[in-house]
Amino acid sequence: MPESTAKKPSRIQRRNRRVILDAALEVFSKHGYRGATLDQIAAEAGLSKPNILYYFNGKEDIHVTLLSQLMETWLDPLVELDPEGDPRREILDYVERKLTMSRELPRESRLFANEILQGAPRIEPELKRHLKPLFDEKCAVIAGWVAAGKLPPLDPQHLIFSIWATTQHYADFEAQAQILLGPETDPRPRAQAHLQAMFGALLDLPEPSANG
Amino acid sequence: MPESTAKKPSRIQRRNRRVILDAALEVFSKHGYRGATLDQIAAEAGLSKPNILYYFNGKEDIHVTLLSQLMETWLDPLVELDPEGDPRREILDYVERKLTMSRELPRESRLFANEILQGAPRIEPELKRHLKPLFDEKCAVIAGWVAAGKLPPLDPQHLIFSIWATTQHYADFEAQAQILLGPETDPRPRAQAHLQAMFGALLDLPEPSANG
DNA sequence: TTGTTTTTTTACCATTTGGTAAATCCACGA
DNA sequence: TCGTGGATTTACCAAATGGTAAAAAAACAA
Repeated sequence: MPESTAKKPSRIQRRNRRVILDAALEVFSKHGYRGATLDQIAAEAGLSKPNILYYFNGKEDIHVTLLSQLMETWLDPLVELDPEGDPRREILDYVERKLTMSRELPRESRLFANEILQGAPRIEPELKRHLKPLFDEKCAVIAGWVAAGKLPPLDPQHLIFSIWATTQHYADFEAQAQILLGPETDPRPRAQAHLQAMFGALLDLPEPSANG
Repeated sequence: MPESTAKKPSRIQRRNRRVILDAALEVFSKHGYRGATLDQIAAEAGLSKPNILYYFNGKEDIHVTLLSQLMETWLDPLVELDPEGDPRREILDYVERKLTMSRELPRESRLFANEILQGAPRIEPELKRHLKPLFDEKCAVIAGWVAAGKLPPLDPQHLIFSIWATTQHYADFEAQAQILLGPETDPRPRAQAHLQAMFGALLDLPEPSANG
């Protein structure tokens, strides 16, 4: 058993674990945790079910491993938000990074959305350990910008929620957008313009008025 | 069988169908379609499983019935958007109605979110039949307001997406918000202030400048 | 009350699903 | 080339799950 005793994983082990996790991402993001079956994952991975259970301790192990490994990637755009940068530029760039991520990693977005929707039963510890501190840190940065008068008064926590909601929406609710806009084209270019305008308007400092 | 032949439903039938649908809403919204079981729904409803299948043709029948019946309620806030009203007021009121709905009907929000996340396999016809025409109609209304100079240039479709995303976020991602903000208090009062500020800024007509 | 229809329960069933045991296969170093 | 341990397959299993048949019970009309 390659999992329990922590030895050096062989080349085959690394390859197969990667193949399995990729297949699992495909299946879990499409059907949710309980809707996904080991047989589907096995078929997607091109391996037999017992062979999959040779590399992971069970369905839940695969799911948790997947979520944990993706957490870093998922949080990366927020990590990059630079306290030293120009506030307006930093936040608008963050919006753009998140939108790009919803285009390039839609499966990951849906995987997280599924998990949160069910009450985050399996990822909650991970969220408390990684997301929460980062969230608090960056909220403090934004609050600092507001206090310094570099941004108009706004609510950092709900600003970030709004950014998450509006950008991930295009991955998580893609089926709806396709019904409403047609399946032909990616709505994100226009979404990008809209979101830049919207958050741009929110972040605009009012022109210093002449009368004080 | 009360379903196939369309006669007058008895009092018992109306009551039990209502009880079952309420139980199903609870279970489906918590676990998703495939994660929910008839046994759970039966237990929640206080009925036996065969008894439930006496009132509905199967699991899918319950799910589809539920989604169809909720569609009207769900679209109601958008229906109320009045082409004759003040544009800015109408849209900001719409935001408020949607946020209120995410507080009062979070199960419904999660039910829809679950369904859309899975690709809307069972509700797609309903969406094309009811949501799409309403969406197009109200987009045209907003586009008209823009054309008439009553609103700054903006993208009606993506404006509506942003409203949906930001308001439903507080129901669909409640688990995450609780981890980040603490489970004590409802974040929606502050969300309301934030969203009014954000959409308000977007909808603001620039002051007619003196030199133009 | 009695006969009839509606509602509910009891006892099942077939399939799916997560998981296991053990045999077999295979890569690879000595 | 041969042995050994890691990798894979075959053949299962027990539990869960959606669903059904038919008997029993309740409701109701006459």
